[in-house]
Amino acid sequence: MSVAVITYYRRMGRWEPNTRERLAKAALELYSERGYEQATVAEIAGRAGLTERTYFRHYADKREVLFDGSPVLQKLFVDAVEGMPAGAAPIDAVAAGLDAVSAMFADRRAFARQRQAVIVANAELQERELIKLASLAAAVAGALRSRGVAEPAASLTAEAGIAVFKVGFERWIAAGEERPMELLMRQSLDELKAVTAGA
Amino acid sequence: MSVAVITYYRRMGRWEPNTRERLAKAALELYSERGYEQATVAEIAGRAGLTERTYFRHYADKREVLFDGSPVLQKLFVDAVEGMPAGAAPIDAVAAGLDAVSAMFADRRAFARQRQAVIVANAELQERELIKLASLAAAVAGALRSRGVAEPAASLTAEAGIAVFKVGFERWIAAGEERPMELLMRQSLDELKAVTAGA
DNA sequence: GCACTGATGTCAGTGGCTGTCATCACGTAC
DNA sequence: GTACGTGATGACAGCCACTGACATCAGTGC
Repeated sequence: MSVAVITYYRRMGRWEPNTRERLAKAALELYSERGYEQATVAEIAGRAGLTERTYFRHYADKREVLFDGSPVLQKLFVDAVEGMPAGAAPIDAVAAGLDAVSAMFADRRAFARQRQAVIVANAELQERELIKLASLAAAVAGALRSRGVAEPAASLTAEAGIAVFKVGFERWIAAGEERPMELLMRQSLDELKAVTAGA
Repeated sequence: MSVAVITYYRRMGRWEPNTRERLAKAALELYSERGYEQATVAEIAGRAGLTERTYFRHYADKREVLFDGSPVLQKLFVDAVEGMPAGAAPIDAVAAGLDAVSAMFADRRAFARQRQAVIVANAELQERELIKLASLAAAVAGALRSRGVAEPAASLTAEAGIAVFKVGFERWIAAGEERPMELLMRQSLDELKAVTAGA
């Protein structure tokens, strides 16, 4: 079974193509089937037709294979923030970022649910997810500063945006939920505005 | 040197007392002197007059030794939230939590700076810090729900409070900063309210 | 042909972390 | 005061994540 997978690919060069993607697929499968801790890197590599050493040439550690999409997500968010007209309020620039990432996730809810189920089941993976979100917050804060927003307003607006993303994402992948991410993000942002509207 | 340390303690029972504290002190020293990655658990244990195996009986892993105060911080925050009068707004209950933890940190700025310098220098330690803050946010959200706050308002208010804490804490330990944490937390919270006050 | 490139394999080694059993000062019962 | 139970620790073997160093070899450019 583990070797059969590679027969689905047609050899085009010296090695099977799409090495990273094969590793990512094998890892998500194994983590889903047996749990993150019970899977070894050697097994993941074997299922992808590779060796453990080659796995570590493509991913920094056992967790990173689940976070390949993180840079793409970050670029989407930051570009949207930077693309807003100069006069727009910081919170509206962040809202544009949330819209942009919502569009990307639109047709990937099933994948997101499977991946999130793996992450929620393991503390190490949650840690990695949190530092990716922190990196995203830092990048968004940087984008806001480049728009002329001062500190600490830039960091606070960015952190608030990530908080909305976390809560909105959680609602989006909840069992039975079918409404689009964009709607849930907007609702969450409005809710945040409501609870922080102090007397 | 590593053995001399234990001579500072007077033997009161079969073993040297304050085992956990000795380990925490040795770890912070070694992490500060040589960096987190360059220190081994065996060295930490040796400096505390113990063996590696005993270290792992007191702390779950190499990182956890820096986060012993986390449960105390969480309890302080949650108790303050739950102690607010029933009619108080959620955001004001969170503000009370921020005040409570600020009081705890008041006379520990030097220690906090040393510890934070170690954490900022290493990604693994940042991950651990982030999951402690996520745990804190979850606990605060639970406290708010027990006050009758519905979801997603409870989670959003809690996340907003943690965002304020992160930004306020960073400002509090900045080089040259001498103003009290309580003031910086209040300023940060006011700033968050300002940036989220959408049209 | 031939040297060069670059992705992969192989192997040895470090260190975080765990399970298991032995040790032994202390308290308690009798 | 002797015997027994308790609990923190030490000693040891072992797994696995991760790394450095070197070998391999199909493709590429000349």
